[in-house]
Amino acid sequence: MTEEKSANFLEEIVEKDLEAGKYKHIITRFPPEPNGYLHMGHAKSICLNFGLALKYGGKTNLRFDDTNPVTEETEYVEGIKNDIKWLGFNWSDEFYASDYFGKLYEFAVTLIKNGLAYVDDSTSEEIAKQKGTPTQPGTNSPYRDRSIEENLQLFAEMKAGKYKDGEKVLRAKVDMAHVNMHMRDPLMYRIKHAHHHRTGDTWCIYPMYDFAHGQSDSIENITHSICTLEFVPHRALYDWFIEKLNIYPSHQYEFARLNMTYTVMSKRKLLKLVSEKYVDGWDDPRMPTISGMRRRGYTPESIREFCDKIGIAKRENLIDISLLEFCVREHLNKIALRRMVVVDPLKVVITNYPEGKSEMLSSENNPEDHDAGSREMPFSREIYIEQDDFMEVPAKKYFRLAPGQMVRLKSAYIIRCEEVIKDASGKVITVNCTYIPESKSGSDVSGINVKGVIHWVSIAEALPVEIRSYDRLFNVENPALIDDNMLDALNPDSLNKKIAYAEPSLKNATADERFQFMRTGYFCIDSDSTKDKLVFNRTVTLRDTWAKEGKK
RNA sequence: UGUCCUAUGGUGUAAUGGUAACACUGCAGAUUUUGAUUCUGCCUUUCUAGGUUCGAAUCCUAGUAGGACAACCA
Repeated sequence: MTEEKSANFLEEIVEKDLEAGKYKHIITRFPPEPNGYLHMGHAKSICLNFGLALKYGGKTNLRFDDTNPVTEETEYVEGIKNDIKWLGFNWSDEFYASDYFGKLYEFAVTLIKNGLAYVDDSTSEEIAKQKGTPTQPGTNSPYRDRSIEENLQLFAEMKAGKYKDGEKVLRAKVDMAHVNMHMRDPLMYRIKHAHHHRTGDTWCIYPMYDFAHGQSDSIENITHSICTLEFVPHRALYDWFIEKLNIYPSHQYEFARLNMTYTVMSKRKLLKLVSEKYVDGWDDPRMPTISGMRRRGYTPESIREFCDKIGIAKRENLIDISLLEFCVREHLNKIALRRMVVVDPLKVVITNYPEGKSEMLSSENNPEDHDAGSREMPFSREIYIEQDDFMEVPAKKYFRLAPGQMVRLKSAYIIRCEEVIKDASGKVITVNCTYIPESKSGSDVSGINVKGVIHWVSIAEALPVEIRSYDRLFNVENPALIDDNMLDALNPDSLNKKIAYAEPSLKNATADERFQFMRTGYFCIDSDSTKDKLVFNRTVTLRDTWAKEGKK
């Protein structure tokens, strides 16, 4: 049953390493910085890193890259852990780069002792100037040739808090003329008198990414350290530190990050949307964050399937959001309970159905899953149908309700439109119909075949609920291209709230259930929901080929 | 006018020197008590030029195009 899927380039590397006996088992890691919530790009990385360990036998560590106390918070740590678990993955060990601050300090001292690092008094502007440009070599800092003893003392003083923020830094002594800018005496430590979410005020010097990440990988014996393409130029430095320190040789590999149409996938931009209140928090259902998608009703299965389908490669990509929608529909179609909810109501009176009478009709919960059983819903003389399901002057190929035409009410009777009642402005307010008693679902002996089947809800028992429909956050395919003014491309109609009329069984809906409001879309209970006011999020619409017909 | 990375249908991804394929999208049709689902079919692909080879999407060279790199961010 399991069809052979060809390996991506990272799987090939792992397979080769394993075959060559380079490792007995692999160790990967997922290294988020706790300065924001996880998004779909992280989901891709999580599926990759955990997936590799699962597939080839090994383990994956969760390691928070918490080397910048100014932006990092415990709230994010908890959010990130929650998201990973929800996606369905379990980490082997939970580590923090801050666990290694002591070790890292020793590494730095070692490099100083070997003449490979020095304390620099230059300002950040001066250092930037010294760096040169990609096409021009840099120049040496005037402090580059301090003695080892002096460097040792100054670095100890930095640690001891003798200097103010920015007054001094520790730099690696590599090569200011190196063609790779990252090798031009990169910063290893900077002074920040800031409170760290885990180490508190123990430290006032903090290692830079380049002097923390690779060393952390090495300490944990990570065999395959996988990151995104923008870190390719860092690899030389990654290897340089490991070599000079003579520590466990972890190796870095890079793959292309995920981009999706009509959204942004950068923590910085997502943070801007949140902090400037263009969305309602990190878990706003319009956000491509894991928490947002969870709130919107996406399932972990569908996200994992998506990550599997998009593949892993090294070229820039822009994934069509419709692939994600396909994945979630595919899963929800199998598990969602079918319910009838009228969003834009039009009153229908069934004139030959006795006043005051009502009957319970049975309807299956999921035609894809007969074990899901059925539920009952009331039928009576006055019902709501969808405004779209009636046309006074029917369009071509329209097979719903129209004067003189018949439709089937799903799981109920066939009705025929007899009379259209309008208000003073000419707007249709009620449609009078007759029903065919012999056409009852399950015991239809009418012999009538109608093409149209529509959903409905009995007015007397209808449950008013709020439904929130979401559209794309941005109006342009790739908002990242208009970096400086991405807000101009925000879709003003990305959120639509409405009161709809639901069949009464929905009263008992729970947060973990998934629903298909028949002919409308997939929905789930939103966290804003209360006992008195149910709120549903539209996860995704159903495919609608009739709507496309209309656009032609 | 540097170094590095990348280049296969509209979008992704495969083919690992031997007939370019799979998925999504789009289009058409069948079935359908959801215009859903399911099923069938169709459209559309190797950046360019040389070279190696019996044979190149694949290897080599050059070009072109796109991306990354000059934060005391990660």
